[in-house]
Amino acid sequence: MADRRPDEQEMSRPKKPRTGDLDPTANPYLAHMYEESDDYNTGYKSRNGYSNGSSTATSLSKFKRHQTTALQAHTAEDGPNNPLNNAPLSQQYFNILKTRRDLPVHKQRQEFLDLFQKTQILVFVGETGSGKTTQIPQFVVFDDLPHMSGKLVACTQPRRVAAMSVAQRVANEMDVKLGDEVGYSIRFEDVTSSKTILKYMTDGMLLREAMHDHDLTRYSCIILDEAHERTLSTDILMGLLKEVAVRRPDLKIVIMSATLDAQKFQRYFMDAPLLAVPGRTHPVEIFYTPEPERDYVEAALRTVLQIHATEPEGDILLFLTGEEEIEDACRKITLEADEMIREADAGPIKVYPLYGTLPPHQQQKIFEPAPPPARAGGRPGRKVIVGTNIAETSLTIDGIVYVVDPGFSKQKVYNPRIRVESLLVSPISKASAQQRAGRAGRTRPGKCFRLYTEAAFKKELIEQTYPEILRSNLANTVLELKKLGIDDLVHFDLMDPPAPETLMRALEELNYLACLDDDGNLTQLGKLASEFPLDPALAVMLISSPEFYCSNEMLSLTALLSVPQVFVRPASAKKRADEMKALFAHPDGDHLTMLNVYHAFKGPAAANDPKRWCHEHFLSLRALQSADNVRQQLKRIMEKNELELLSTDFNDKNYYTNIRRALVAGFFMQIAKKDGTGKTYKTVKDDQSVLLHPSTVLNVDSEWVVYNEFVLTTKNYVRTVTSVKPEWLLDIAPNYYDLSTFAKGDIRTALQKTVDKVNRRQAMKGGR
DNA sequence: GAGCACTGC
Repeated sequence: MADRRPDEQEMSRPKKPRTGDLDPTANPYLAHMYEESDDYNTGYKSRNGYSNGSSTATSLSKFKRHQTTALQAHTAEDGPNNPLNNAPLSQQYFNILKTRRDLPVHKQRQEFLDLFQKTQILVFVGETGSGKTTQIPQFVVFDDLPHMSGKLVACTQPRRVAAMSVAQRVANEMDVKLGDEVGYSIRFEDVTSSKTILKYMTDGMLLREAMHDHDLTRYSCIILDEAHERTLSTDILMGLLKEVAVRRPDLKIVIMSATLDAQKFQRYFMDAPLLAVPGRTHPVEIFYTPEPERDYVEAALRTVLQIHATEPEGDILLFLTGEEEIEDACRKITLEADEMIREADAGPIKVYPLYGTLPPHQQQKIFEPAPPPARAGGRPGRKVIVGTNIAETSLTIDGIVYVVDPGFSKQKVYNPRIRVESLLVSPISKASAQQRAGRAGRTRPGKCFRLYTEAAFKKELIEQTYPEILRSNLANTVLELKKLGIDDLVHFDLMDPPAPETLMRALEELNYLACLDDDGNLTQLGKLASEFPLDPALAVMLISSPEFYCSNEMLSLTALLSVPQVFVRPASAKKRADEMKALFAHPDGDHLTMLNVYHAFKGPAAANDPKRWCHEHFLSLRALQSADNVRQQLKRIMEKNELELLSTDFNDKNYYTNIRRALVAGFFMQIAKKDGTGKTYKTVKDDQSVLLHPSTVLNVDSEWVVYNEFVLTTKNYVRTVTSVKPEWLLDIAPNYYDLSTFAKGDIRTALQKTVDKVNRRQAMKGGR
């Protein structure tokens, strides 16, 4: 294993491009690092090469950093030349400028600047339609003048698409080419250059950068957008920024959020000042049911049909919890509406499902216009969208006038006692309910029908959905925090500290994986594992795989395990799909089967027409391509860290055995043993009764299995399983399989027998 | 014999 690590001190502020690790073209995270000024505290020097080719000073060069006014900015924006690069401004620019100046935030530009200049940290609240995501970063650029000190302004988004589309929009607004002064950076794609001074990025991406540059020295200002969503990355970044702010008094921070919870952000950031800007939405009238509903799906269908029968023109958005529920509801609504059209002359209706696993072209259908009246002069048609929470944040659909909100969604919950994450249908929060209602008022006044009582809304719904950090296994998070240089986790100031038991579980898991030593310090392996965008068990499995002569195969497998399911099984063709899957089946388990799929996908049979090949074999092209992408990224990280890429000869009898052993190196904590003669298994140490998921290719003769995930539904299932041997467990993970730590029982007895067997075998060898 | 809300590196 490689033990040469890049010197972090050096990495944070290199002066010149160098070969190897520091070559910015080789490492997308370091794209801007080669043109840093020497000292961020005093650095007002112009960036080398920035103004090359244009001898004329831009209008911004007369600006004094943190002393500008809205009027100055206004004048500069009026042209005639681009204040960023002195190029003549286009007609399109002036057209957009007009609409920009109509946005609510523009009225408060001076107010924003006053606060921004006065304080280090500012909380900014802007409701939907205020223009905060596009305008505030521009306000900042014009006052912070990052190019004068060779730095950047970053604006983080929770989602990739948002980072991309907002960057494109702002590049248009500033009349520059995307990737020049304005760019974006997301996983697999860095559209920035040495010219870039405003960078939109995913919050996860900034977190990655922070691991190599703890003080975020490349940035003069960091804007955290959509902070109210409280993603894991946002929460960690906030904790980190709170500490960085002390070490770097020159760093400006803006926390942007929707109205709710603004005071909580203020309090957390040492009573930072708050600026609130109203949004631009239409009023939405709220209706509650007088009595609680017993069956929310039935009530939802009734409400949708009622709206269609009695309410004026306008599209309907219904929130349900999952794929099956949604498809079922779509069928029923279509059926009932057809009857209404025949019997009551109702207008035509078109129903669209909407959920994350739907292929993109199907998702796009929701933007088709409502159907026209069935005949001239007939009643107008209506579009009904039945969707998951994806319609609450990720996708906005204009033209929705009616929202039906049953008050439930599937949410991730984590149970640290049995160490299982699962999805549970749970009541939504007040904030969620408000967000859902708001979807009815984007284009004109709307109505929201809540299928619960007003009393229930007031008394039973919690204010905010619990932040993700309280609902997740934190093994990965703890590893990230350690890599960020945070040694004392208990005193790390998170906005909502997780339960001590959850933290303990994470530390314990990382200790067993040898990523943390007994004092909780990052080990060499832990440092290496944190380089990979993977969960710790997967990372450790991959890093260990050269020892098992199968790192090429484990690269593929790791990638496959970190993308959505590759097997497709449509309800209409279950049998065919199963037959196709059987073509790839390996008797020793699902991991090996997936690997067979990948090899076939990369082989000659699929090369000509992968799309067709996938379709014929009931495989998801999207998932396989995505695995390919991930594999490339992981491979680069392996090479960078000098981890060998090895394969056992395919004809060697140990080809698959080596892979199965390598699986154990990461997943030795996810082993189950057959319990008696039936179909049930027991997980090792936790002693949970589980069944093999019916999708497995493995038959129930396997005594010991390694599993990839624990699925908690009506029954306990382990999914993606491969058979292993108990001697491997003792051999590969001796610490975890220290028998004295096991409770008395079948598993301990079986392991003890294995120990005895191994000892006998060794004694015989020794005796000879 | 079949439960993949949604993100992200």
